[in-house]
Amino acid sequence: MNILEKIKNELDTFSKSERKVAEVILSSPNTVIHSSIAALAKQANISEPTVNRFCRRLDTKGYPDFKLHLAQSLANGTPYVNRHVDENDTAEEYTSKIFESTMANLELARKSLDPTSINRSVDVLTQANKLSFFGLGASAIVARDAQNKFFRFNVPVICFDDILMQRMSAINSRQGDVVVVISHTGRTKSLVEVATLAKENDATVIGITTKDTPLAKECSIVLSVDVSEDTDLYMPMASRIAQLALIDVLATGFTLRRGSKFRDNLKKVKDSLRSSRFDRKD
Amino acid sequence: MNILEKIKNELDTFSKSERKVAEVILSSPNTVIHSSIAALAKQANISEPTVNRFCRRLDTKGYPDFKLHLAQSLANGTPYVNRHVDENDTAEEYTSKIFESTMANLELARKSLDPTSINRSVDVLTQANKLSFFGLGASAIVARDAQNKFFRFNVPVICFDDILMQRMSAINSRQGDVVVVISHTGRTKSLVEVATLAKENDATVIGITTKDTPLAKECSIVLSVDVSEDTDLYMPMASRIAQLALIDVLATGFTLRRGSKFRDNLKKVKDSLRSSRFDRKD
DNA sequence: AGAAAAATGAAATTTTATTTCATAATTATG
DNA sequence: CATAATTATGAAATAAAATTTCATTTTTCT
Repeated sequence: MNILEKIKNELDTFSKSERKVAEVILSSPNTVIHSSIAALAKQANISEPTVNRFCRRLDTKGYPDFKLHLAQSLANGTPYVNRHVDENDTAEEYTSKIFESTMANLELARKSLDPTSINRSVDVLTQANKLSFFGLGASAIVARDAQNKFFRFNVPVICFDDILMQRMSAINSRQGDVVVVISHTGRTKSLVEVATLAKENDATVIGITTKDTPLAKECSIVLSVDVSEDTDLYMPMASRIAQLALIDVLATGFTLRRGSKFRDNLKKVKDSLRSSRFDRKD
Repeated sequence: MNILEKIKNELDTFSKSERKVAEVILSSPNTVIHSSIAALAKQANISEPTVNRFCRRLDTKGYPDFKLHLAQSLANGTPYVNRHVDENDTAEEYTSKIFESTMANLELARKSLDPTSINRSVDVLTQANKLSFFGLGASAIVARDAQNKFFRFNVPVICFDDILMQRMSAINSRQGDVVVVISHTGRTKSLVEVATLAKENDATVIGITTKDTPLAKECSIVLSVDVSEDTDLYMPMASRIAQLALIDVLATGFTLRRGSKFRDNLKKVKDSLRSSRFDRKD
């Protein structure tokens, strides 16, 4: 996490002297990265060891390491993650905040993904007789997007965002079928049931969800996508975008596994759309 | 200027020993920022003063200052956009590449958005009698997502991904209606026609598309979302994610415009979903 | 109020970076 | 192609910066 943010967040857990250092740093971080520990200590009217302890408290190895982190925070321009949208933000401000928090959450999501599980998922997907993608609400669109992608691969793929159709489909699944269940919370009852049904009918169940949730427990493979929840303003935002990026990863893994001839095919699918479009002049 | 770039540029003006240092730095900059001058000197098989001179040559005050610059270069992220997925990539590699290029493209998209147009769009959206979102293919899911969001605001909102329904809907639109047409290419014939029909029937047409396209020309307001095309592997990837982030921006703008009471309402909508979910233990 | 715990800073120590200066390598010149 | 001039380099010395130790002060908890 961005160290400037971290300082802001932990401001009230600091001791009196530590807060003095924090204030100096926050008020002019750009000066600090060019100061020695002695200069900073003097500026904050505290001793050098206190500055050093302050740095360690923030999980850095010491003052020079702390400066490195600080420099990186500053380089990123405006610090990312928990920049919350504010009542009085201009269009430019909230646009930036939303994009930045989306990017930060993608970074989080990437870190939370386990390459081994992705690899296994790609294995299973490439070998499937039939693919099903199920989601509800915001995750329904992720399922649809997956359908749109995998359909191009010329494999049997279905997608439902209707509880009953999902159940029927799950009950009719069999060995060799792959069911991908998408739910950020992992707690949507009907989806958990669908996962259970599919599993009982010998389908391989891949869950795109948060780890350690009821849904995760029902899945053969869990692809956990962590995002920082509190950036969502009462509606799914970063979560569905991270899920879509994961769909891209799975689709890419799929095409890589299938080899280069297969990719020529994809080009054909894309080219087939050409007649529906206006030509480019350039 | 980015110091890593600078090192690359000036590589041939360096002396033999300096080049050794440069190579070590370029090959693993992330290790270097955590190394002492002694460690780096040893790694490059040259003496400490040489490292120091190398730093000064690059207009830094000395080794620690150089590390600061280096840290900042690294923080800006290697300009990832063009990191293409390769045939032999491991799951971890292509996952990182896809996430990184998605992030880079979000950054591009953000820069291409015009705050004024966003503001006008939010204006228009908050005052609309009826909202319609139209898209096809990958953009259809963006339209659905928008519907899912705006529906929570308790405004009349429709969404079609069927050409005929879109046309009928456009023909029936009237003054005070807002039609949002989504197409990355901006060249999908039927969508351009829908935009034209809607405009002819006095609806306000907002286009989420690339600027200077046939679709853009038909719109009252263009929200241009630029992404680097060549990251898409024969299927829409970054483009739809950037569009979704834009939907988040519009939805956020909408809620801000409507004030705080309105946001309590959103919470209610979210809470209404609770009974469909398994409880959290924590 | 008074003991225990935590926070703080002065001084000593250690680590790290820089300067100085002698030597080696390279380049230019007759 | 020798040799002077220039430039590059590293060993050792010095300087600077950071960290540790430990005694003192402040805070917190009975």
